[in-house]
Amino acid sequence: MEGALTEAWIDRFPDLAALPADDQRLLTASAATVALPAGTTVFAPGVAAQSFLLILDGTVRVQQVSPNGREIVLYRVTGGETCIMTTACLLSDEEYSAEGFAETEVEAVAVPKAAFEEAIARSPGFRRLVFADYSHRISDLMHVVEEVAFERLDKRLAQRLLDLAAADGTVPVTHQDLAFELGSAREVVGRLLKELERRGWVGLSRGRIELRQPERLRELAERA
Amino acid sequence: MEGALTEAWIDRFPDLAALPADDQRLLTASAATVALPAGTTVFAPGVAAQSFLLILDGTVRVQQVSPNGREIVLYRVTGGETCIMTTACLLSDEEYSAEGFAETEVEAVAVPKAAFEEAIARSPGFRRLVFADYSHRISDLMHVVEEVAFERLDKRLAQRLLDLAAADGTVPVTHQDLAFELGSAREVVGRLLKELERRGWVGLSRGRIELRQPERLRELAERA
DNA sequence: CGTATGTCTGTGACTTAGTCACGTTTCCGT
DNA sequence: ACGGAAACGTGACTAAGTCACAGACATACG
Repeated sequence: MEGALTEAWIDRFPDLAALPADDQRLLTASAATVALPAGTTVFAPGVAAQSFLLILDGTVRVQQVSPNGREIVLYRVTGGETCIMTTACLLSDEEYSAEGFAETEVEAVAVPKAAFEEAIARSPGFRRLVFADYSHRISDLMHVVEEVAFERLDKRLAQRLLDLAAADGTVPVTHQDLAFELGSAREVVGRLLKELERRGWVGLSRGRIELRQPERLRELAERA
Repeated sequence: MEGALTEAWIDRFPDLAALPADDQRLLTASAATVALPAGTTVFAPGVAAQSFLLILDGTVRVQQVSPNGREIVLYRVTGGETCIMTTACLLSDEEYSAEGFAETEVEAVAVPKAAFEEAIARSPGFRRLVFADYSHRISDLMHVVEEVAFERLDKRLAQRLLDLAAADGTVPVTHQDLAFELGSAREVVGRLLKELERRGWVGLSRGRIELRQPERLRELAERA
């Protein structure tokens, strides 16, 4: 039974599935799959991580919380990716001010520190995976800096609405949620949304935004 | 002579100096020290890095440049640190929009990709060094996000003036330089500086700012 | 059914920051 | 000494954030 379970999760990581059987066993032997209910705090400032996390399913939202009650979403970790925040805590004793939050139910594999270290040492493929994720996150963070520092809020808002939209063109969020996404203030987001509604691009109702003219929003999001 | 040179640079990295002699030789055998004159572009978008860089002396400024001509300084790499941007380019083929700029003359050690990979595989100490630097940079970037998104500009300006001040309490920068540091606009920085001058906290002259009451600036920089 | 309670949204007045289009000063080389 | 470039100043305007509220809606509960 164990072999089957092993394959089940490791196959979701192409880089890992391609490893020699020995290296795979190294990881699977000591790994445990865990299920976190939606709403769980995956990591938070001051709480040191115990093991390396590979996300199988669901999404973890990583956000920066400011002392004065404002927030901004830095990036999201989804299936097939690793959570570098916990990795970083594990490898160096860096203190982070970010917090990780399970947006949906999250299935993940937890690899204890020792096995993680050995896998890093022995498996070039595993190293590639970890380093690639680090690099990807750095890229995400630089993108956030660029947006916050240089882009107009209406443009960013339009982009976020498109990103968060469900298949039916509806976005189930409050103005406050959007303000947190963008690191802005509720009132400001409310005013911008109202302007979009005036133009007929979106429809507004309590806790829910309907995208009426996504093409227009896309134009706004993509214009220089 | 080679042994002497080897020790000369490797001793500046406590983590490396503590490695077994074998691991040290692995790095030193293929490494070359390079000297970059002040003003050199160390890396830039679109130019793939060739080797892993350990900075011995001098400082590299890493900045994000926006299409519309604005800039923001992300962090600085100084002696004893590694340049993770080049590392990241080397390890995954991530494309970055940041650029690295030698602020002073920079002395660095360049380790070719193959030797770097082997050192990562064989030396736990070397891994720690690399991962610690990655983590440190992520921490820096998150700090930038926090500041840009949530902090007042006057506070950030005061902090930057203190950071950039020479021993004699003088800061040899233009208003535009400061605007680039902070990701803001020259006129805005100019106005804030003038207000600080009005209060007698700084003295302004062309291309040079004198800190007259650093304690006041510190208060401003540190107040909630 | 009505009312209480908390969440969500709207608004106006104000401050801070960024933009644009200039004008002025200062420095430096020839 | 003078011409040009770089640095700095300014006013008028737009965008964004803050503060202190006031309504509006949803649900739970008697």
